[in-house]
Amino acid sequence: MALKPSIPKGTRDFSPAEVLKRDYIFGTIKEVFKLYGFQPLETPAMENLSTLLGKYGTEGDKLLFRILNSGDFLEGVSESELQNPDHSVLSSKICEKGLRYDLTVPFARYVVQHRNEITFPFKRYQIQPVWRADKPQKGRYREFYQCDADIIGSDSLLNEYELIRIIDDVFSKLNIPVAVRLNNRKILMGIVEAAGVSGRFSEIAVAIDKLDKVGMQAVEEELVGKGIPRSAVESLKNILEVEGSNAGRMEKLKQFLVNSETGKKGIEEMETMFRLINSDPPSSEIVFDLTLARGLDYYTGTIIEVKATGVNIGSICGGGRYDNLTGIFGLEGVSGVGISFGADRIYDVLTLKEGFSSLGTSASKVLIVNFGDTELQYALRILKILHSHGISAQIYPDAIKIGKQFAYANSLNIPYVVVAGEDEIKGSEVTVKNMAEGSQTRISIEKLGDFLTMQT
RNA sequence: GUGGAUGUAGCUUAGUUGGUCAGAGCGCCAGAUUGUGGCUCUGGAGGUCGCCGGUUCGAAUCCGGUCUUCCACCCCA
Repeated sequence: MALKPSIPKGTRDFSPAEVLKRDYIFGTIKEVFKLYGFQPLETPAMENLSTLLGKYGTEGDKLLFRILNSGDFLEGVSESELQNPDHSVLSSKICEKGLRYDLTVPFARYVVQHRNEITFPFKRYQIQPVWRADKPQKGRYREFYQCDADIIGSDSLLNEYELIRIIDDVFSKLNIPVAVRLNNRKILMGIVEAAGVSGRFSEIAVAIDKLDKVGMQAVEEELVGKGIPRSAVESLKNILEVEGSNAGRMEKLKQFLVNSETGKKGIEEMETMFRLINSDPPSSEIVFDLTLARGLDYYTGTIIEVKATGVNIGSICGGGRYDNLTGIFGLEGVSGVGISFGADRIYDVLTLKEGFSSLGTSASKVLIVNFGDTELQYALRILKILHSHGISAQIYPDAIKIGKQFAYANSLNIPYVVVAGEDEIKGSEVTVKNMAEGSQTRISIEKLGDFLTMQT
C-alpha cells in the first residue's frame, strides 16, 4: 500500500519562491548585522542535553526535542529504572542529546568553551533554525528560524541602544512599521520588592505580562488565585495603572521604588537608554512598557519586544540582557545582551502586507529556446556570452515545441526569451523577446550581452 | 499538557431524513495555433470522500478510535 508522503507536524517545506522570499529577509537582516560590526557564527543543530536543560524554565524543558541514543539505547538501564514512574530519570539516561531550543544558550556555551580564543566584547550574529516541541498554531512552528545578534562581555547600555538601532534599521528596510516595547527586569523586581512579595517574582511577572491581553481584572484574579496577598496586589495594581509619557511614568516609578536599590538601578538604566534614543529619534515608536515581563528565565536587565503595528501576529523580535548565562557554564562576570528576529513571523507579516510584491522570483533572467541539434552550437555560444556578462540564463533542455518553451518561461517568470533559429544564425543575430511587453528585438550576437545587461 | 473545531481531485470547495453522491471552479495535460507564452474555445487525465474499526442489506453521510490542520488556554519567535 502506497503511503501518503508527509512531514512531521509543525514543520514545513519551503518552495523555490518561498526560499527566495525568506532569503530576502535573511539578507536584509544579515546586511544590517554586518553594518554594525557583528561576526557570523554557527553551532550544531544538536547540543548535549545537559547544556540545554534548566535554561528555559520547567516549561521550556518540556518543549525540548530529545534525541534517543543510537545503538542499544537501553543498554545499562536497570529493571528498576524501567519501572520508575518518574520517566525523567529514564529519559536522561537514554537521551544524551537534544535539538537546540534557541541560539542564545548555544552561543553562551560557545563563548565559555572558546573563551581563550575570543576577543571581548564579542559581537556575533547567527541565523539558524531552532526546534521546540510546542503545539503548532498559526505563526507557531516546531521548526523555525531565528536571526540573533548578541554582544557579550560588555555592561554598557550603548549595546542596548545599538540593538534598538538595528531593529529600527531592519524593519525600515523591510518596510514594516513596528512598535518597540522596552522594560527592565530590575524595575519589575523593584516593584515586586516594594509590594513586599519578592519571593514570587516569576509568577507575578508572567501574570502582569498578560495585562494588555486580558485586562487588569483578570490579572488581579490570577494573582489572588495564586495566593498573593490582597494588599500586595492592590499595590501592584496602583503602579501598573499609571499613565502618561515615557518620562512621566518613570518619574512616578522613582517615588514608588525609593526604597528598592534594584528598582532604582533599573530606572536609572531605562533613563540612560531613553536619553540615547531621544538624541536621535528612530522612525519606530519606542515605548517604556511596565507590563512587558516576558522573556526567558535568564533575562536580568533590559527586555525588548517588537510587534508589527496593524497586524495581529505576535512578537516578531525580542531580546534582552542576561548577566548570568555564562555563569552556568563556569564563566562568571560576563554580561551579554542580544536580540532575536523571528524570520518566519516576519515572513507572515510581509505576506499579509504584500511586502514581497516587488520581489522578483524568477529562476533566471533569460531562457534560450532549444531548436534542436543543428542550432545547439549557436545556442551554447549565446549561453556562454550571457554567463560571461553575469546574466543568469538557461537553455531549455529539450527541443520541444516553441510554444511550450515560451510557456515554461512564462510560468517561471523569466523576463526574456532569446530565439535563435536558422534565420538568426545566418546573420549572426538573435531575437530577444520581452515577455512582459510582448515586444521583440533582433540584434547581432555581439551586442546581446550589453543589451540584456541594460534591461532591468 | 488542557478544551473546542476541522479533514471530499494539486488548490478552493458542493454534497443530512444513510440508497445513480462522487460533482463544480481553478490548476494540469492535449488540440485549435508544427518559430512565440498570457486571452478564448474544444477535449482529457486526476479522488480507496484523512486513516482504522464498528452499526447497517447499504455510509462521504451515523458511532468509536487515531492522525492532520486550525482556534482558545499554557508558554513563546
